[in-house]
Amino acid sequence: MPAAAGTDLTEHLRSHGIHPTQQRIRVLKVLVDSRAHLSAEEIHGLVRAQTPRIGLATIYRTLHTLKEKGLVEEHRFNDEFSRYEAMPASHHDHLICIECGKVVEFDQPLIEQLQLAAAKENHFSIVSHRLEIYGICETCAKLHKKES
Amino acid sequence: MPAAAGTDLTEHLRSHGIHPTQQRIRVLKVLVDSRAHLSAEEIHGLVRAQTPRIGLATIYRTLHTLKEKGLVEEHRFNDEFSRYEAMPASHHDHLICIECGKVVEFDQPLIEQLQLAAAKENHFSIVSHRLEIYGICETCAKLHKKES
DNA sequence: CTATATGCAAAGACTTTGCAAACCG
DNA sequence: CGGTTTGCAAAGTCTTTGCATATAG
Repeated sequence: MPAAAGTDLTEHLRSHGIHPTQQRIRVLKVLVDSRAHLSAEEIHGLVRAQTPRIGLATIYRTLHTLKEKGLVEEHRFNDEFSRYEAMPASHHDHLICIECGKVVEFDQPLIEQLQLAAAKENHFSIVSHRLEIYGICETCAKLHKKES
Repeated sequence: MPAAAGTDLTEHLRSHGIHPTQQRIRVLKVLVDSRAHLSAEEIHGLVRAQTPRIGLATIYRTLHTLKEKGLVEEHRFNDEFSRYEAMPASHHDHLICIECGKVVEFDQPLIEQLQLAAAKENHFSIVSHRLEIYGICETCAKLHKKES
């Protein structure tokens, strides 16, 4: 078994009260390594490269566990199916290109403060939040220009 | 047929290039009247009160059309199914109670400005955005206190 | 009469569950 | 052993489609 890469993840899982099985380590590793927002199918594909017999159900179950324990975040950009990312150390928001699907993360501490204010005004105590901006990225914008 | 209420909606639909059928008027009316974020099923239930034979598929098809023409907005709060609301005149964001599901709308013009800045930094041109804050509303918070 | 809209049932896409076998301690 | 985890297949949920009928202009 691949020990080197999995060791820290093993601890990571254990410290969150998750029994660190090989499958879970692999799923988490894929997410951490890619640093991307992957769909269950994509994760399945990547993990299957190492463990051809792993089932999609296990991926979903694992993601559910990881999400529950706060190791992974689930997103539903636009109307799409769910995408997952390894939980970032600090919260960040997302810029999503509606043409090519690219996701860029950004951080705007001031926005967070304003959110707090808005919540207070409405007597809500914030648990989490999500800010997604949909737009056209530079690359796609350039393509448009060429076309016209 | 109920004319009074539907007349303005008829125009509304027509002006957006949508053939104003009775079913569409009813769906839109339900959304406009409720001013809420309803699921397809809920809308179906409400419209069926007037037209028992209407199918869920029609609701979905109608919502798809209305959304496409910008009369209705689709949301996917949390991991739930889609919810729809009649397109508000001005954009607003949402506070969602994770306990009781209540949705409160709010508006923070400053946040929008900061979003613009973030997008600019990353060379995105904004098309739309979504800000959702998940938390606990006052009512639910009080219930918690009582329990403990 | 042609085109669009609708109901119904069937299909689809994504996700969850039931269960027996495999694993781990 | 005794509790977890897994694969597989089946079931579930929400949503979309196909098709024949109904409706509208």
